[in-house]
Amino acid sequence: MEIDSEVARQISLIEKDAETLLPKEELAAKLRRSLGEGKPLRVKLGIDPSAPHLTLGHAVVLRKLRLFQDLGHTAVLVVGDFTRLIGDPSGRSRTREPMSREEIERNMASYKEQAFLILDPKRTEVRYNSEWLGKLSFEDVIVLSAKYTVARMLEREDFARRFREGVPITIMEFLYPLAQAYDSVAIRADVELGGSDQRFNLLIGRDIQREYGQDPQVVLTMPLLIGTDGRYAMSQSRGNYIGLSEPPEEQFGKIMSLPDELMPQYYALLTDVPWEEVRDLHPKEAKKRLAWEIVRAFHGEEGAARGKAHFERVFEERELPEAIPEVSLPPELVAKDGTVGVVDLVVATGLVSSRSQARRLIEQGGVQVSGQRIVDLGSRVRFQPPLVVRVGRRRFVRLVG
RNA sequence: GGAGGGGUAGCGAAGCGGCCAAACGCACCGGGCUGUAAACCCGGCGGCUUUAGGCCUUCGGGGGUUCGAAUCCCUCCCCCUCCA
Repeated sequence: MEIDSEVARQISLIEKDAETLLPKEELAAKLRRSLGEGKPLRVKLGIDPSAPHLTLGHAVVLRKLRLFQDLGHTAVLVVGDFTRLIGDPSGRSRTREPMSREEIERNMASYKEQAFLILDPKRTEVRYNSEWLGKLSFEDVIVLSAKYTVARMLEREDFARRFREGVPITIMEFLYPLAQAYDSVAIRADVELGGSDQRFNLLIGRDIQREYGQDPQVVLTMPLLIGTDGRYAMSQSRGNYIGLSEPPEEQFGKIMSLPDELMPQYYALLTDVPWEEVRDLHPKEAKKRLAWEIVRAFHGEEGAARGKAHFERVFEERELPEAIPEVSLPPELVAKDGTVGVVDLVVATGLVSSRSQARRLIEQGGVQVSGQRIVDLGSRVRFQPPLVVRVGRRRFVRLVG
C-alpha cells in the first residue's frame, strides 16, 4: 500500500513538465518492482562527446535526471564515443572526423564538471559505448539491422521530411538509432531520458530491447528549450544558447534578453519556482527573478548577486561595469601630439574584426570614449591612459599604455 | 547505364550578360524608444582606403567567349529526381 502511494508520488514528479512519458503503466510496474526489491532503476542519458560545453538546454534533461537520483535511482550516462562517428541524423549529416581518445577524455572531463553542477556524482555511472559497439562484428550489425524495417525508420519525422524533399539520407544514418538502441540493451536501461527530438530514437530502443529479450525501457522526453532567439531550440550550432559555464554576468544578461513569452517555459524547465508565483510581477522583475534562480544554480548565491549587480549597473543605470578588461594600446598609434585616431582606437580594443566594422560602429553612434560618444571618423582623442572605450552597449575595454 | 534538375553571402532564398558586393526573410551588430540586451521602429551587415560612380577578393573548382559574366560555352567535383 505504501509502495503504491510512493509509486504514484514518484510518477507525478517524473511526469511533471515532461513532454512524453510512455508507457506510464510500465513505469509504474518498474517502480513497484524497484521499490519492492530495493533495486534502483537504471536511467539512461546519451551524451555526445564532441561538444564540451553544456547549455541550459542540456540542463533541462539533467535536472530531470537529478530528480531520478533524488528518488533513489541510478543515472547512467552513455558517452557516444562510438556513435559520434555517425552523427545524429537530426541536423545535417556530415561525416565526422574521428576524435582521439584524449580529445574525448578532455571533453568528457569538461562535460562532467558541468553536469555535476546538477547531477549527484554518487548516483551516476558513466559508460562509453565503444565498450560494446566497438566489439560488434559486421555479422552482429547485420543481425541488429534485420530487427528493424525501413518503413518504420521512415516514420521518423525528420527522415520522412528529408525523403519527401529529396534531401539525402545515408544508410549510415539508419544505423544511428539502432546503435543508440543497442546501448540500451548493453546497459539494461529501465528508462531513457532525452529531449523531445530524441523520442523516435528512444522508442526504437524499446523495440530492440524486446528483440534481445529485455524488458523494454520507458521513454521520457523533455520539451526542447527555446533559445535566446525565441524561435528555435537552443543549440550551440545556432548560437542561441546560454552556456552552463559562462560567467554569471553573461548568463544573467542573456536571460534578461529573452523574449518575455519564454518566461513560463524557463521557469518550468529550469527552476523550482512555480510560474504562478511570479506571473503577476512586473515582467522585468519576473525575469530578474528567473535570471537569479538560474544563475544561482550554476554559480551560487554570490554569482547570482554578481550577475544581477552587473546587469543593473551596466544596463539599467548605464554605468561602467566593475571589471573591465585591459588592453594595451600599441605606442605607434599615438601621434606626437599625444592623440589617437578613433578608428585606430576602436580597432586596438580588439572588439571589432576589421577597420570597416570599426568605422561603421562609429558612424552609427556605437562608440563612446570616456563616456563621450564619438561619431566623426576623423576625430582624434588625447590618450591619457587608462582610457575606457565602450563599443555598443555592453562591450568595454580599458586601454592602457 | 540513361534522362532531367540543382550547387549564390552564417542559414533560407531571388537573380540568369552591364544599373550585382548581389533583392528579400531569419540570425547578427548599431541607434532610437523602453520595463531589460523584451516588444516595436530606424540603420548596418566581404575587405581596404586619401569616403570616391575608388580599389581588391566573392555567386561549387578550373578554363574560355565578351569592352563587360553569378548570369553564355567547355571541363571537373558534389547533390537530387525519374527510368533501367
